[in-house]
Amino acid sequence: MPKVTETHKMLRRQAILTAAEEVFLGKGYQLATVDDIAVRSGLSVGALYRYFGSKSEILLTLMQERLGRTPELLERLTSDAGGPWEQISRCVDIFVLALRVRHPSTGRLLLVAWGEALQDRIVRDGLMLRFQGVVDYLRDVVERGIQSGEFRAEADAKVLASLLMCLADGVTLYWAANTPELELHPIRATVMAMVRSYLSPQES
Amino acid sequence: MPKVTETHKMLRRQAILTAAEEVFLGKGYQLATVDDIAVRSGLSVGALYRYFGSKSEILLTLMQERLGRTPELLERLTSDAGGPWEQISRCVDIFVLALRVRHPSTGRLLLVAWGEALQDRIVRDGLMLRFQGVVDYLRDVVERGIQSGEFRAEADAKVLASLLMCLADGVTLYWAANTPELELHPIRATVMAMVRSYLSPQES
DNA sequence: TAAAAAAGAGTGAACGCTCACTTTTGTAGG
DNA sequence: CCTACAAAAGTGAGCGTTCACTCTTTTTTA
Repeated sequence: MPKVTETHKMLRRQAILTAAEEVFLGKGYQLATVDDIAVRSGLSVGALYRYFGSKSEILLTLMQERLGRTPELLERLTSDAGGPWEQISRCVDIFVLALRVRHPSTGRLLLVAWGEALQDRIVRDGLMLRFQGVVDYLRDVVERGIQSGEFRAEADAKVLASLLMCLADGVTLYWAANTPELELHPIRATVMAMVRSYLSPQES
Repeated sequence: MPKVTETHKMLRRQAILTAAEEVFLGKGYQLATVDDIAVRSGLSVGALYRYFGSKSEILLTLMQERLGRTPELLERLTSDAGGPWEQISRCVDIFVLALRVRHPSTGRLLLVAWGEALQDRIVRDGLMLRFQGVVDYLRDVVERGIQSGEFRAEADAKVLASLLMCLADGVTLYWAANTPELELHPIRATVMAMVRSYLSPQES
């Protein structure tokens, strides 16, 4: 065993977070015990408390690392898009892909977070921050499209952005809850069709 | 005991449910104690258990009575509408009105229910049932509109219905969580604009 | 270099508390 | 006195958190 370095601590931290995520996704936050997390991460309960001050601090960190990065993720993955149309389309694609393939657990984590939101103000604030981040990004995209004339001028960028965010999380929740008959591909197509018909400039 | 009639029992039951709802809305399900509910309903804990078998049974009943009636409510309130366009429009209006004025607590109750959904299968099933009910209704409305030629034939009734339901619940959750800058009236307008542009038959 | 000491990560039984639920006791009709 | 019910006290399991202690690794010293 080499020297106990800072990296080692980081790895342990990550191991705990991973373990906690698995446990939370399986039983939800309230039913998950600190012991569960400790066992799964191969540590003792006491050791765990050397890395995190409380059970809720673990959930909070998990949210920041797994959910909080959504806005910057969207920005990064759509930075090389050709224009606002492609940006919007990419966002929807990213959303569907993330839910189905890349990070299917994220949806369940969001469900866990929502479950705690009512009782824990800090958790709620975390969700609000994420909401604001994504909405700000989407709004910016739409506004650019309006200014460039590619989107119709009457479109309400701010409201559309909020709507898409609410829609995304609504779908995510039902998807995470294993709703039967909720197929993502048709949903993607229909959402894009609606957005397209709403945002396309039309001479009436 | 002659004086204790069946109606009296019913009233007690309702009193407990009302008390439970208030408590759940205030602290969430997990943090709410049976004692809280008992005190608020003016009964003792023991008395409470004469009416409900468990704490979760209270939540479940509450869900059935407060959330489960959504589909039939929609049907009833839109039965005298002139046509599918008005039906859709009415649904959106009802949704916004219910959230803002009529039953603002329903949104928070939905939040509570979602919070328990991950951990309690029966609660989850209840939410799924509600989802199916509303989706079935909306789908029917859209399909009628398509058949009568008022909606464009290419529209996907089933997916659109699911989308609207997810959107509604997404908005409800964020609204119930007191998201700042979430204004319902612009949302209503934009949703209707999107639906209108998507469903309107267009000769291309 | 080897032994001793220091450092500090890791352990897990125990504590204190909460809370859903049960049992016992009290009381008001008939 | 009996019955139907409610009030209150009780019960015990579960869980987050702590802390005295162990054990491993690193540093110091002779």
